[in-house]
Amino acid sequence: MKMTGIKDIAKAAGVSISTVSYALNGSTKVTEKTRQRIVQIANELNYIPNAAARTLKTRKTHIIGAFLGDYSGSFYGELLKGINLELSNTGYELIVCNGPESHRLMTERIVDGGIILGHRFTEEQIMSFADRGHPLTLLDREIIHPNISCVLLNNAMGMEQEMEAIVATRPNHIHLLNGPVGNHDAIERREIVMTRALQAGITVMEWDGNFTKRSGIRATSDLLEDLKDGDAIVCLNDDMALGVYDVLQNTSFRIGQDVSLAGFDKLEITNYTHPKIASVSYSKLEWGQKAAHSLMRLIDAKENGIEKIDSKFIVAESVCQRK
Amino acid sequence: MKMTGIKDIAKAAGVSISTVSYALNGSTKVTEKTRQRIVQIANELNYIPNAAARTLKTRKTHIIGAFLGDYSGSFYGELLKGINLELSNTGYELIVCNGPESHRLMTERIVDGGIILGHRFTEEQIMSFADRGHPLTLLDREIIHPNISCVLLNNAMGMEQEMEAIVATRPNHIHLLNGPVGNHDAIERREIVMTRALQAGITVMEWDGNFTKRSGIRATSDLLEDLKDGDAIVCLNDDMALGVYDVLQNTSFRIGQDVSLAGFDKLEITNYTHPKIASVSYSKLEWGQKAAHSLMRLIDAKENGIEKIDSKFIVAESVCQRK
DNA sequence: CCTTTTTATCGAAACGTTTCGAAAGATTAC
DNA sequence: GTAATCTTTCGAAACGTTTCGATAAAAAGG
Repeated sequence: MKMTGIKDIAKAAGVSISTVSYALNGSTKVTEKTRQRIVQIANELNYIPNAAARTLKTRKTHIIGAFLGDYSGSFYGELLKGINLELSNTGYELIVCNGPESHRLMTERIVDGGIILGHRFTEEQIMSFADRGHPLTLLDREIIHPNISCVLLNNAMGMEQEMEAIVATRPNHIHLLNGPVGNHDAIERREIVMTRALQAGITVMEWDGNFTKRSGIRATSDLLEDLKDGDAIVCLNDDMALGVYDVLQNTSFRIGQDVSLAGFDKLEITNYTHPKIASVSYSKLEWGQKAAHSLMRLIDAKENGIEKIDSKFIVAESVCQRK
Repeated sequence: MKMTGIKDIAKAAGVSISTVSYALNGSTKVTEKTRQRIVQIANELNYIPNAAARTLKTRKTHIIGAFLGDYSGSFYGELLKGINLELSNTGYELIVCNGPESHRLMTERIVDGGIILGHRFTEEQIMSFADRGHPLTLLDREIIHPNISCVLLNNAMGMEQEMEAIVATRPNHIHLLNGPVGNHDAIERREIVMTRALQAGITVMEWDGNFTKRSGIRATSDLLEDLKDGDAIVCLNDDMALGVYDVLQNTSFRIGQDVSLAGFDKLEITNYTHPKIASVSYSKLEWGQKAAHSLMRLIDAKENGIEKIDSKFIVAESVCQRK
């Protein structure tokens, strides 16, 4: 399967390969007439540039990678849509890298830059990527580095509102389902829960979790012994809240009547539960767009920065009526 | 940012670059002692191979691409997990290509092969990929070509069971929400609905749909005028069934009591609706694994084939009790 | 100890582009 | 009409690997 290359075009057009290259890349060095002729011939010969050869010379692939935790839920769909939206007409193409060896795509420079969300890479790995000159946009942690930009969630914004709503119901206790240790978002969200509960004089019982539904289920079966009517369960994300929901379905506790439940992320599925689960929403589309834009700026202009995405509490029946 | 290359290693080790190449690739041509020495030096110098250069010579990237329709729902998570599972330790890495220019990743040979699901590529495009020598595994259509394998869903299996359950309730009419025209799965599923309804002497009213929730909503607002107690609504996938569900929530029709509702795909979210939506389930994990395995066989051994994945009806309360 | 075979290493070409500096050709200036 | 300038085209080197065929060194055979 012999592919037609720049050389074949040169031969067919009776010019040198350098002229072909200039013509195909729209350089002004070549006269318009010959340019058109060459482009024409290239089309006729079904020419497709060899990405590897080009990359070898230019050191650019015009591909950027999204390195996400996993694919759970509808979460990523919007985010990726936002990235693609922002990327259209930039000449850059997005690929999603979630394989076990995805760091290879980074180190071997198959991507020109990366958008990273989730704790799949350690801080050391990220630093070493950046040190090697890879432009990175981080979505859930803050690292200061000339090759790193951050587009973070304003967790405080929505979480303050959520806690206000919870506190207003005067729960006896708050059960807090934590996120993965070290997770930036989890830390920020937890901070709000703790201070607001303290202010209101409500005791908080904390339970381990790691943002998965499974961990929500596990935590719930543990906390069930301590659960009383009039308590509130605050989950630092919705996946865990769904775990709580599932377990409580098989108990006598009625969510929104006996106990309050609130999450974070406002996954679509929380609108299908009975009652709907109160949660904190934010625009994943905007997040993706800002992330892509920020990475482009890093790649093209070497300008880094830190941005924040607004979040907002969405009230729903899973939180009891205020007394 | 000067990267260390094979050349630097050669200099440091006092050998030729060819020896370094052989050593690093574990060739037997080089003696074990020098091999170890070279590997050691490579590590010390933080050597990372240049993928572009290697690809240019070998014409292999060891990357395969998943070209999926979009990212809607939890649908793809399992599928991709299955692919990655099968791919582990093969030296191949998966990337997900959903950008608007993703065909470029194929034509420019950034991927060694592709797994294709959804109607983003036309049959002509797929044929032209295959003709150009790209190994492909198709997940929702059947094309005979030496470079194409198919891993299809056995739609008939689950759909027969679903129709059996629907027919048993003796509905007055069946409202059928169709899939995108030309879609292989939609055609197969519809075929079963029509023949089984005919056998049972039940009239079928067909409504346009394209597998999206939005189209389910649209179809429902249309069919609402014709909907009567005792009817059944059969959707060729779950996304559309969710649209039906949403609309019917705001009407007096009670799903599972006044009208039956059934879907296809058994998305996780159908377990959170009230009532739960009856649907046809199949193992997305297995699908992904078989797809990857089939593509590997195509790449390594140039053996193509056609496989099928079993499907199974999952009964739920959205289907009325049989009279 | 010399010849033959095997093994270990090397040099150079090739993969398909981009791009620099030189050469040739066309245009302008005087 | 010649010199100077500007435009268009070309040749060759480079990017970082792999791999073929040749060479040198070591081992085996007599």
